[in-house]
Amino acid sequence: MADTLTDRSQKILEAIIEEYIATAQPVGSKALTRNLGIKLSPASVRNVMAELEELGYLASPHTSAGRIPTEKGYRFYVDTLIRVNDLNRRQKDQIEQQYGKHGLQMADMLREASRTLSAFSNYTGLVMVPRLKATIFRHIEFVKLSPCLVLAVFVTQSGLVQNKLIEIEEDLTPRDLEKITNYLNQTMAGLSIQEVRARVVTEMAQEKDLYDHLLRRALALSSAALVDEVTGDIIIEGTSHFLEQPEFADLKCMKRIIQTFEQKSILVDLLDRGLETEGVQVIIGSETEYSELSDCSLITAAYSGKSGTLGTLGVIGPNRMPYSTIIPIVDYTANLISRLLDTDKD
Amino acid sequence: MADTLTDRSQKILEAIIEEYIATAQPVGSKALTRNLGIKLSPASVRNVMAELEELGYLASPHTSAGRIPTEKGYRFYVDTLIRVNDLNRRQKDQIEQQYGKHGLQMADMLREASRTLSAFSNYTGLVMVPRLKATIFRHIEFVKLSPCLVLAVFVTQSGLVQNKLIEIEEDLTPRDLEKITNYLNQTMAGLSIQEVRARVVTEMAQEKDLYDHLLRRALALSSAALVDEVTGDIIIEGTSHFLEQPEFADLKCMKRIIQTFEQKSILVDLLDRGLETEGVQVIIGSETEYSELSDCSLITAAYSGKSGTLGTLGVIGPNRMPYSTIIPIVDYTANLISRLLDTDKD
DNA sequence: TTTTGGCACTCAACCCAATGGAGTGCTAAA
DNA sequence: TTTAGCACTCCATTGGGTTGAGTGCCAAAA
Repeated sequence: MADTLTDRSQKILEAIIEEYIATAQPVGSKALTRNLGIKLSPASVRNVMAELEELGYLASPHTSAGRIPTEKGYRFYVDTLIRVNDLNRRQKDQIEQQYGKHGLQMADMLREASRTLSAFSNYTGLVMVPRLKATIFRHIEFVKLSPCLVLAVFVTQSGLVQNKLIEIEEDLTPRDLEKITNYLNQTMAGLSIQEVRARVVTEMAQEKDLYDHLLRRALALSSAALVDEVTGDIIIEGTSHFLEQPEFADLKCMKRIIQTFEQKSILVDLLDRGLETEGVQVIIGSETEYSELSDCSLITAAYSGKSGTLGTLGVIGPNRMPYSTIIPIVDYTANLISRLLDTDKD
Repeated sequence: MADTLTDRSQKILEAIIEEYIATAQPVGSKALTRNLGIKLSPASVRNVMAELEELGYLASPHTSAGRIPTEKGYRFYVDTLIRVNDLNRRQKDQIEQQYGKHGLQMADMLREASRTLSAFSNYTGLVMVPRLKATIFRHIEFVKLSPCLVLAVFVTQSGLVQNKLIEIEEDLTPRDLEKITNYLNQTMAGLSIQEVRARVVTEMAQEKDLYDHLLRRALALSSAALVDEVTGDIIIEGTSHFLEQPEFADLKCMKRIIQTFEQKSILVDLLDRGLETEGVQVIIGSETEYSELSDCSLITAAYSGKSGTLGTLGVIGPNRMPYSTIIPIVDYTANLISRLLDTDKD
């Protein structure tokens, strides 16, 4: 089907999509021949447009308006037509600068990444915070808050700090805690959290009637400290850019989208999808499979530390997004973050 | 000036404000006599309204519309007319329930507070994260990430965990770090951060040519770990409620407000103002002294742990807010948080 | 066979005038 | 002092007319 498009049809489709992305107005045949590099008459263009509409790449809001791209149109554009320019040196430097001033801490870095994505794309930036299980154990520390309450502070290889309150039944002396801490730090260092968790489970099973009380407690504590987060967290920046989009002028629809953002879980799911994919991924409209976001598109890419993929980041906006300029921004940011996480601290 | 208002004028002003809060429509004399408990004729009401407008409590968008309250009107309403009903048992229970399911961790609790404020008020919830200097030192821990990079993890009395990356010049052995940790935890426990900081400074000055290397390093490390955050952090939830307000239907103005939220610094300043005030504080429109928020009002209250005031929380919305129902929600939430912080962990 | 000019047609957007109605201020009567 | 009555104002809504961008189709040109 898509293959049957002639060269000329593709050129016209591309021109229409780019014009529509730039203006947010339905494009007519005349505008195309006037401004863009189409050296055909409006009438010929009209024929092609009618054909493209027939095939589902374009749609017309009403008879006497121009055409706008359908999702299928955008998809074809992104898959085949698009010409992605790499960022030039200056742009790369500008993006990179944003991370210099900040402390080197991971959480700050991810927040900055989201901000930068938003600022450079003029849409909304998304960064998924690494899931615990994707990270590598570096250090754990227990701070006793009360006789039956212990705070576990937990540092991953890449410098992410997580903490968790644990209720315990039996009182542990600071001495006990120290021993437990030492034991865990020595045994578990360098393992991925998944491995640590697995190991704790098997050891606990093996040594059910463990006479070594301390070991048992150590395992119990670490098991409690490392329970998986039910749901990932996500950093959203630049929601206000949505208010600039003419397609969301309707407050009803606007509100639905912003609420979806606040709720986060849907975005978490969408970013999760990019975890296994190499390079930049584009999700267009109903491909999200959420009706709330049927008019939104995402451009995402995975980032990684030395332990492999940690999470994904990206940009969300209306379907009518300048994909060709945003894709390299997302791509570069993901690589930059990966680089920073890799070199910084170890 | 305000004192010259007769009883009757006040009743009418109150009725107008409450009607306007409920409907968002300018209130006319007829509507007042029909629906509300005013047993005067429209003509009499009109006289009073004209008088109230003269005095600056009301304004009319144009000649043939009803009246709407001015900021002065709202201020008088909040200061004198308002009847704040306490929450009933059921409402209190409902609010309290929100905190049960969650872990007991402070950060989660504050986030939940913001969510709850938003959900129960139908406006936007704000919670200021305690400033470091307002908290009490409980425990510090150093994790060595690389030869010249140390992660300081730092727990306050109330269970807030902060962490900070520190670059060091000289390599410290794990043994050194442990000693330093012990020293600091023993000397500083129970002091407020301000005190700790002061103490570190004086000690460092005193013992300039300290032969005890370790102590000097300890002080240097803790000094680096406890530098004040330049700017406080704030948790915002329920921004989408702003999209429901008819007064912000204009996208331009809407965008300005949401951008102000994203930037956070202005909100931090506004919440800061409530730190020294007892009870609930209301800031109306231009009282914020920020033109971006000249159509917004805040209802805030301070919350505290056992070490005294920790921060503030509240609700932000349009000037036309149902103050009488939101004030008790903010009040109760602040008290609840204070109670939870006080009892939970020590 | 493909392209193009011409032409009739469609339809949203815009403008404009007329209408209706809610609300006001004022005055005179109760 | 309160109220009924009345003239007046002005926004919001409605509906008709016009405009203009764009379309589809057909016949002529290339």
